[in-house]
Amino acid sequence: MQIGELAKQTGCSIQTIRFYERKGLLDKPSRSEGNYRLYDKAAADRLIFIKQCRALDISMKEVERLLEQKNSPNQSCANVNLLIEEHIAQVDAKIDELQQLKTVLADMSQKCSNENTIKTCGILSELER
Amino acid sequence: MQIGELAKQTGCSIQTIRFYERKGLLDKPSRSEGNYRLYDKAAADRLIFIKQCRALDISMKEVERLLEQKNSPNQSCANVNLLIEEHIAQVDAKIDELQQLKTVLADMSQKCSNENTIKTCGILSELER
DNA sequence: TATAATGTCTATACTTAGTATAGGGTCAAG
DNA sequence: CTTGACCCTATACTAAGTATAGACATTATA
Repeated sequence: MQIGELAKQTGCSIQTIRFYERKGLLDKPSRSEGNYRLYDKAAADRLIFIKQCRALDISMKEVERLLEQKNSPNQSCANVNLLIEEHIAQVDAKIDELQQLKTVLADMSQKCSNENTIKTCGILSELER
Repeated sequence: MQIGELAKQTGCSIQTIRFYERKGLLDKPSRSEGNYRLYDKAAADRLIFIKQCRALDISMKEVERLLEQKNSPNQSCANVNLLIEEHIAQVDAKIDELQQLKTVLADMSQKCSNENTIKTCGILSELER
């Protein structure tokens, strides 16, 4: 199939597919006489795998590591589990960070009613500390 | 004061200061005979304001809008309040998104014990859907 | 006075994960 | 033979900095 069809099947944009190829996440596909990329089902499966990972916010570098692992089907998958655990920890940390941020922002928001001017704005004066 | 001193006083790196100048957040400072940037207290205050905003993850574009507002001290600060409200909403949305992500990741993590192989890994098979 | 050590300058490249264009080639239908 | 749909490469852009190279300025020391 051509790249447009692959894009349709996977929900990735054509540019993204070419981008993943440049970055080495997708193998260079065979080409037609007219130099069009030609993909098979294996390529589609691989791309879907990548897309799932990205939807979970797993970085391209980590996706690459996962894809490498898949080449050794009889090895232990402990590293895969570890990668996911670490990723969960990262997400947790980010949530904590944002919740703290939210607290500060909410407190600040309290410091000013709409009736003030720029000069007397409670929010701006907080930001000048 | 020179850029190094300003960096020390504000906790911003020298590169970041020059970067903000290029981006128009900081005014172009006067220069010494030897072409060194020379800053006054107003510049330091402005930079601290920027730093506070950035610490709250307010984008540079939004910081620019806030800085512009500060030029009209007698205007209403309703727009400032609005900007902060919208920012809080963004942070909220991001937290929600990450929490959903975490749920999916945690569920997935359950699907595999360390004793499996790549071939039989419950996590990888989830990612292939 | 010479030189070494800092401090600073500009310009450029790099990061992430794509997205968006320009300017061209390929292929099928009418 | 031209139109339209599809595809190609190469390049630039996004955000918010960080990190260099290579040069110039200033200050301290020998």
